[in-house]
Amino acid sequence: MNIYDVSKKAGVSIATVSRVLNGNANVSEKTRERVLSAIKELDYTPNVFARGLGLNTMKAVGIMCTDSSDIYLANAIYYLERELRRFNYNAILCCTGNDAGARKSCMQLLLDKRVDGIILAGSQFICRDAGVDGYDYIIEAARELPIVLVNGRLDGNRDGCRLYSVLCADREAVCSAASQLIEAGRRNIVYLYSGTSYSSLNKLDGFTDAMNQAGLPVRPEYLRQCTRDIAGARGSLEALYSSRMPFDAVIASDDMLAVGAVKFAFAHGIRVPDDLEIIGYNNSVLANCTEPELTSIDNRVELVSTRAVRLLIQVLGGGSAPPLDIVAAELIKRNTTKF
Amino acid sequence: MNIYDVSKKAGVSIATVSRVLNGNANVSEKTRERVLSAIKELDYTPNVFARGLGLNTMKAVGIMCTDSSDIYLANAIYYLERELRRFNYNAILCCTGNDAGARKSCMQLLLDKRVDGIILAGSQFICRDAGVDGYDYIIEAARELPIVLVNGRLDGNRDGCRLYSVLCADREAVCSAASQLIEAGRRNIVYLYSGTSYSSLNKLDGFTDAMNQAGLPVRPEYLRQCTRDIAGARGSLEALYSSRMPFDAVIASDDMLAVGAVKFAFAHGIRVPDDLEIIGYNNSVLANCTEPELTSIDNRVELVSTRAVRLLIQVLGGGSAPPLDIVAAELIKRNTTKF
DNA sequence: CAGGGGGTTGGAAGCGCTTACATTGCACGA
DNA sequence: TCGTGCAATGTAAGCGCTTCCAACCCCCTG
Repeated sequence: MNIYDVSKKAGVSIATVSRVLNGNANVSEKTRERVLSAIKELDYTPNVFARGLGLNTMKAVGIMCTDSSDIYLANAIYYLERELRRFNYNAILCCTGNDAGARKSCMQLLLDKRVDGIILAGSQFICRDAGVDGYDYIIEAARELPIVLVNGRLDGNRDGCRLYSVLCADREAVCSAASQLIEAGRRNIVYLYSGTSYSSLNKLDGFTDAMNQAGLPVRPEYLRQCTRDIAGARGSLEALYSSRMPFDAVIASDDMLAVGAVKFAFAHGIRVPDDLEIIGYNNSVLANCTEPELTSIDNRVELVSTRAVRLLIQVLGGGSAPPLDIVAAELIKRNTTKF
Repeated sequence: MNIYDVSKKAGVSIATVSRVLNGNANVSEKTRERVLSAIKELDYTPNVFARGLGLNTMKAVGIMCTDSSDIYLANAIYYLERELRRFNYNAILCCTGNDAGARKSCMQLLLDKRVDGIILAGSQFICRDAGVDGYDYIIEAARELPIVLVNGRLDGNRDGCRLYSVLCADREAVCSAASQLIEAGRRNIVYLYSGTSYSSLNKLDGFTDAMNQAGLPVRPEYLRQCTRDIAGARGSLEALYSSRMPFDAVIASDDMLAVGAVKFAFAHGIRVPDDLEIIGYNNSVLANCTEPELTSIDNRVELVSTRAVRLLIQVLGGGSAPPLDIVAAELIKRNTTKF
């Protein structure tokens, strides 16, 4: 079943069938209809490989992420794929983990597959520990096809690259949240984070901004890095607690860590939010699991993902797009805060 | 940069280069080395489209699921993709939602893309409400390429189909868990579930088995179906509670629902596990979020996913495989049960 | 030394599509 | 009536690979 069968059935040449297939205008309405009905009748679909050979596009984009089972990334992937399919693109998923080598080989795999574009989902790709040439593989790839960073950003002069970012205003969101805590009288606020990714450090900056604006000192003991799980977060707070440093609020870079904070408080009979206010990040399902439920900053994963895809589609269509698109976050108030 | 460049560099014909590329044995060791070094030197990778045209394979498999942001499915996808890539296959993700039409069109999209096989992840594809011809699109597709159902199963005579199932012994797991509750003296056990998927009903059967084995009646009021979220689960229990039907244990078909049960208990000052024992399912991250932490049945998502991929790879390699592969679940005891 | 056979290699025909270029046919104005 | 021009269509040359088949070389046997 190929284009020749269709051309025979419709009584035209394969060139005409191809024109109809590709929406070429130089086909009379009568012929177009004849071809279309032949296609329908034969239930014909063009061979992607042959088509790819000619057009050098497979109508697929790669989605790279560190770990698709992470709640935030799983959501991002869902929205990315949904939006891509709306535009008739398929999503090829690659989970790289945190290994730099794996990232490069995943990227190469996608390039070899001749995907039309690549979306790097999650800020983990842009990370303080990346090293001098840690992003070369991204830059390099961006010379060949458009790349969109979701919640990540690469600065500097990138001539000849098609490199775009769609991200959430994490810094401003954390600054605003911290400011509200300060205004409510909290003075010993802990910032709890798990990685050195772009957004994690960005949030840290936002926290610092708020403290500076209020004229409060940023004490390093209150900037607590831990492993990205409940136990890690809890353990970090336990350590702080044992050292008798008083704290009356926690801002976490992820709901998962905030859950750890709630558990810490529960274990010590610390009342939340009266004695300890807690703010999570991502506004994920975890925020509804704890008692009391988490106040959390919503980083608009659906909106960001959707915009990322739209931007990519626009670029793939030959259009231009702004290299940077920033979406505002939103504080969702629940019961771990009093304001 | 194509096969001609390589052949020129290596001083051989393109046929020989192709033989080396495809591991054909009829190449002398010396020639093979010369070609391989030319390939390395030129950093050549074959064009997937041209290759696909010839071989009719793209080294990619489709993963269909209803919703990749679901915690269980997100995990399954992670493990599936990881294992696929180990075998040099890419994963093309398609989230269909619960719409039957979308499922069919997703399936068609994957077939059109000429994927080598398809994995249907999650039991939602096999569902009581599917209707008479609800699975025809699966059967049909399985005539063209191998399909593996993860946690789903299609019975009946399927000549000419390559249709396989890898699943978890959900029924036995729930039966065993319920039996333990009964043995511990619980008599009014609620089974809380959210859908009519294959595994959900399977679990329900397991619950019934346990009650029957113990000679206890299965009262329909205690089989509670709700929406797949915390509020739905909680609401369902609230309704039961208001109707003054006593219950002293809850088995949920998903941790999410179990969280709702914990919240219900908290709201009414019911002590968990003393007055109410709760068992979740999937042993997801949610099990660690509540206070007390959830006892949960682990359905071995990593093992099941890995086996599903191995099975598919085996079939794709021309081998045969058992149509059904069942993995035992494991009860993970935490603090919402006393035994 | 001729003939045969097996291990290597090259030539060339596809695979199914796109598209530049050639061709056709028709309407229109001169 | 005959160009002229444009819209519609066909022809054929790729795209980069796989693979059948033929050709070759070398060594062994008779």
